[in-house]
Amino acid sequence: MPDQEGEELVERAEPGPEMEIVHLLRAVAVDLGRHSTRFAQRNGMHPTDVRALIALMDAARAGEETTAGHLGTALGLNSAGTTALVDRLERAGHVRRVRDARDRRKVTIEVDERAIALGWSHFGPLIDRAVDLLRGYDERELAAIRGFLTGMRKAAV
Amino acid sequence: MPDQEGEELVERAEPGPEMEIVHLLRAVAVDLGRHSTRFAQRNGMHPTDVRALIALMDAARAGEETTAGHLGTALGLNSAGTTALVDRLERAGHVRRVRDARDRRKVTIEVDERAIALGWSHFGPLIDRAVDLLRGYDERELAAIRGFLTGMRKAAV
DNA sequence: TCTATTATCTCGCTCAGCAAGATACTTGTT
DNA sequence: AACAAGTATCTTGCTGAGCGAGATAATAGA
Repeated sequence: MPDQEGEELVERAEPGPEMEIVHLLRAVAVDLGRHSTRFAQRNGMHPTDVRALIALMDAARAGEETTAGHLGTALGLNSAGTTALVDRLERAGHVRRVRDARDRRKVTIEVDERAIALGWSHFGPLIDRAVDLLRGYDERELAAIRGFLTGMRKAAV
Repeated sequence: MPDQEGEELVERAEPGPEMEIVHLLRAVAVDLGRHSTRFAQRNGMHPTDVRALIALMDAARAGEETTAGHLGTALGLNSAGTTALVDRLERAGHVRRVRDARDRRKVTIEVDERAIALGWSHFGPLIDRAVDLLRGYDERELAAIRGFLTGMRKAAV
C-alpha cells in the first residue's frame, strides 16, 4: 500500500468540493438503478421489463400511443428481442397487444391498470420522499438543483 | 387543504414544480446509464463489466483491495457468475488476478493501468463538465444540491 | 491431526437478446 | 386493378451472461 498522499493516479481532476457531488450523483444513479432492479426481481421481472413499463407509462403520460417498434427502439432492442419482451410482459398480464385499426401492421402496447398500481406501490414512496425533500428548498435552491441536473443530462448525451 | 387524503391525490394527479425535478433526476439516472452502456459497447464490454471496473476503481480509491468474492457481492452475482466476469475482464486485459499471499484461497483483482486510462478518456469529459457546472454555484446552492442527492440516496435504499 | 469453514472454480442449464428471414399489411406506380 | 416496393411485427436458430449445485483448495479451530 502506498504511503504517499494516496490519490495521484485516479483523481486526475483536482478533488475539490465539486468532486464529492460528482460522486454523489453517480451513487444516486446507481442506487436508483438498484431500486428498479429490486422491484423487477420482487415481481419476477427483468430490468428490461421495468424499463419497458416506464417507457410505456412515460409515453402514455405524454399522450402518445406506443407501438412495438417504438418500444424496441426506445430500449435499444431489435425486433426479435422486442417481440420476446412484449410476449413476456403480456404473459405476465402487465400489457395488452392491440392491433392498430388504421394501420393493421402496427401493434400498440397498452399498460394494464394493475401494472400501473404495482409500479406506484413501489416507486410512489420514493417520489413522495423526493417531493418532501424539494419542498424544503426555496426558489433559488430549486433552480440550482434543476440547473445542475439539466446540465448533466446535456453532458451525458 | 382541509383534507389530507385529497391532498395526496392531487399531488399525484397534478404534478407541481417538484415533480418536474423528480422526473429530471430519473432522466439523469437513465442518461448516465446510457452513457456507461455506450462506453461498454464501444469497447466490446457488457454493462456488468463496466460496473465491475467502476466498483474496483472505487475500492482502489478508498485504499481497499477487492477480492473476487467482494466484487461478486457488490454486483449481486453468485460465485459462478463472478468467475465468468473476472474471466472476461482478464481475457480483455482490463484486470489481473493476483493470489493473496497471506490467504492463498483469496484472489484479489487489480485493474490494469490502461483500463483506467480508457475509463478516464470516456468519463473524464463528463466529470469535467460536472465540475464546471458546479463551480457556477455558491455555497448555499451547492448545499441544496448535495442535500437533495444525499436525501435521495437514503430514500432509494 | 481431523473437521468445519471459507474462497474460488467447474459443470450443466435457462433464458434474454441477436441475425436473418418469413409473414402480413399498406402505399405508390402503372 | 394489379403488382412491386416499403414497413411493422413475428419466427427460427443461435450465442452468451448468469444461476444452482457441487468440486477443489486453503485456512482456522479443536
